[in-house]
Amino acid sequence: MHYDFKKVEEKWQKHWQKTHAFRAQADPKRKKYYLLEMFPYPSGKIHMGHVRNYTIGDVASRFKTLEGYNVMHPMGFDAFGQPAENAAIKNKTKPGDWTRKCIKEMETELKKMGFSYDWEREVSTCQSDYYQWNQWIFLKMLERGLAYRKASQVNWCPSCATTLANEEVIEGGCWRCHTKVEQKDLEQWYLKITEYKERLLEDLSQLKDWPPRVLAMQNNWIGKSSGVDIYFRLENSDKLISVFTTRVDTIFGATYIVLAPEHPLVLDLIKGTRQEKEALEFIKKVASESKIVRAASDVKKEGVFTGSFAINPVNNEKVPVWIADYVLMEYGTGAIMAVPTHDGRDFLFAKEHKLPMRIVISPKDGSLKSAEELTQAYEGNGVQINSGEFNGLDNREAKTKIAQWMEARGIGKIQTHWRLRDWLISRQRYWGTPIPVIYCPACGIVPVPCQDLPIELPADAPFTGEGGSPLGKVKKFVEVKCPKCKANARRETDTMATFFDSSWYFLRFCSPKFKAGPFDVNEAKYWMTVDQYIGGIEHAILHLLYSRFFTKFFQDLKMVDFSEPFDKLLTQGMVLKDGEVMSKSRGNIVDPDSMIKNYGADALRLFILFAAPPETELEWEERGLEGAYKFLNRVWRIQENLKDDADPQVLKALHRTIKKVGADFSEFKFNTAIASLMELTNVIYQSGADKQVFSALIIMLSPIVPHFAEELWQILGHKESIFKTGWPKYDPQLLIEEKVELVIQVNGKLRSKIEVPCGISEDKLKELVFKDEKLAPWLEGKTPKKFILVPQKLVNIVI
RNA sequence: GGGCGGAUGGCGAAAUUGGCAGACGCGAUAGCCUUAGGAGCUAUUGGGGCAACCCUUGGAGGUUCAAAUCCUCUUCCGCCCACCA
Repeated sequence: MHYDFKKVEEKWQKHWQKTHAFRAQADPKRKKYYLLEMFPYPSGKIHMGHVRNYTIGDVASRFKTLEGYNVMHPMGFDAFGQPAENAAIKNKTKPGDWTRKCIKEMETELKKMGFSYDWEREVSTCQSDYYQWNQWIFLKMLERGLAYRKASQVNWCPSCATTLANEEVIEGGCWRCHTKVEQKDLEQWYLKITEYKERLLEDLSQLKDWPPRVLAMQNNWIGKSSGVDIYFRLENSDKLISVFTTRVDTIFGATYIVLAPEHPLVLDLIKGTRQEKEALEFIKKVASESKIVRAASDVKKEGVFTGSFAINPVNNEKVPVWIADYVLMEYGTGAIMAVPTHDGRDFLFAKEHKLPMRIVISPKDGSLKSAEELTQAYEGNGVQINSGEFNGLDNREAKTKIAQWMEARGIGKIQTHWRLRDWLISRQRYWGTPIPVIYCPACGIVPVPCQDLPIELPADAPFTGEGGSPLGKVKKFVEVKCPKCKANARRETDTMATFFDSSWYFLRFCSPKFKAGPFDVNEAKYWMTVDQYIGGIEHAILHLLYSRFFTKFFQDLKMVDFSEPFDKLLTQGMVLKDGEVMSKSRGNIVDPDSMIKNYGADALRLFILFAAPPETELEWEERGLEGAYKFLNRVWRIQENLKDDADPQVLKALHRTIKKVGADFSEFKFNTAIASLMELTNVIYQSGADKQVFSALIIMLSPIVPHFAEELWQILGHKESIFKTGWPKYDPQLLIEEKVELVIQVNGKLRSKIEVPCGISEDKLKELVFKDEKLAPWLEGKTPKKFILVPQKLVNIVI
């Protein structure tokens, strides 16, 4: 006899929808719980990664509901982006139509999984009632100088025909299509995220419930690095070259300096020198190379001498000035002092070009004899040598002393450099939020007045796939009057990067229909912050950093009174098949929909939670899914054989399980919670159970297998949804054991076990232990040296 | 090169945070039931040994009465960042 999962699941999905079972309403009298999973891009089909992410969230959400919280659990769609445009070109549809169709399909699939979303709060970022607030936020940022336009070298994906943010360049390729990224000079819109760098870094310490891994990645990305800017004066000139170093302790070993090929001084330096031609050729060559090729670490370090010299300010030594490809203009000052003896890159370069070296840090063991014998740079710590008045100091101590000494003499400045760059947000694409700006020949860049929002995306743009953004070809979109002087003007045709859309959607969910602003401040006050956020590790840098940035911006606008949006973060592991990530290109996709058809959504949910802890990778195993299905049938059969009473052993087991499962659920340890529930089921299967024990079992199962639990709950005679009952309470009295089994070790090895009353005194226990026959052969003729007792657990006799 | 994680049976994994290693499940083996089994039930299942026992958490040391867990060294794997000065 099998339970009819198809009928049961459909029945309860309809019931939940009809009764608005998951509608969330702010209620100041109740404690809220905001549970959020990262909303998906609507590709049309859900994949196992979605199933896993959203199942974890759903169990947490339903568990919190059972615990009595006022839970908000919303869902929406991150609906702008390139795939819609590609589909439009390919299938001769409109991106909007394609996206809306995909959203419909995806909603259906999510509903089939039985997720407890408040669908009345659904948002789609491609709808103007959402994206007009992107425009509003942009204008606020523009007003505060946080959005600006700048011409610079940008990452350009030739395949997508658009610019990319640094964060969107993965291993030198476009994050979407993996095409090799090129460099291009363009005028683009940026957000000044660097204005928030200190806060973004400092506030990481508030995030105690984030995975350390994510914190480390964010920390790395912001990349604060402290050191000293040192001023080298050019020989026969007043011009200064500023170099940045984190190893000022090695300054006396600086035997040459190196400029990035793009450094503004370079052209002056080489002008009229013998090396001019060679240098110009080199600069040209580097410029044509992408950053990516340049960054490949095994590439030989190339460079040319400028013909000029500079003066090392600490010892007035004359050092040659070089240009090399391994120095980057974007970082620090675009110039370095080279210390070949104590920096690996400088070492390689110096060897290649036969440049001088001098050891200035001597390791404690004195193993460094002479620079000539070095086969690699020594980057460790040691004692200062050849360093003037600093000789003999530990280099770490010298670092501070030299820095202060240089500052005092005006030859250097203690300085901090950051890795974080401003965020390039404009895209030469159609399917995104139009940037609300107008270019007027007379007034220049004119922001669209707030009352003119939204700037709607025209639905009838021509999709040919050629010649850049189709927006530029829509006359009635482009040709506008200047809001200031009413002259003929041109509308911005770039759209926003989609990461803009997702940087504040968690706030919109608090009041998704709000018309007077991006969100209702009062609703946000009640619901925010997000108590638990769940999503993939792939968003550890981009999305999470941007969301943190936006939140701080809203804090500055006094629209929220907190600085971090997400209290707890859980990054779920990937779903693998045969040890590899499931992907279309590998052809190893398992379609959730067919699994639902064969085993039901409940079995799928159960399996995916049981197979591994949420954070780790999960190996897909259809046999395991079958096992989950068998387990549900086993529980179903118990219901057909309920007794009038349960014996004390079963009751004890039940209360132990209630305690364990409650604790496990709170910590997202679903795999062990399920193991405990299976153990309890085994006990019940052996000894039988009454209605009460069985009820408790299915309440505990309900967050995991909600349809199954609702159905059994109804069969037991209840009229209300199982989620209206509370989480069962355990009776501490029942957890107290009278007797306990003690492990007896001799010299740390297990030799016997005895059962003793719980409150037994140590003397009594000793007596019992030494009477134990099993121990006799081990203790014979030996005198116990020590008797170690771990109460309720074990005894270890040392002989 | 830097950072962060990992490594436990044939497989996915547990281990109250230093106290019985392998819970729970998958798979396997044997038996029962069945017209049948991709159903159900019972038993066994880390390795060696007839047994008493011995061995076993990637490897080598160490601390401890006691180590999967702590320390040192080492090998391999994964992820992130990366000519970042």
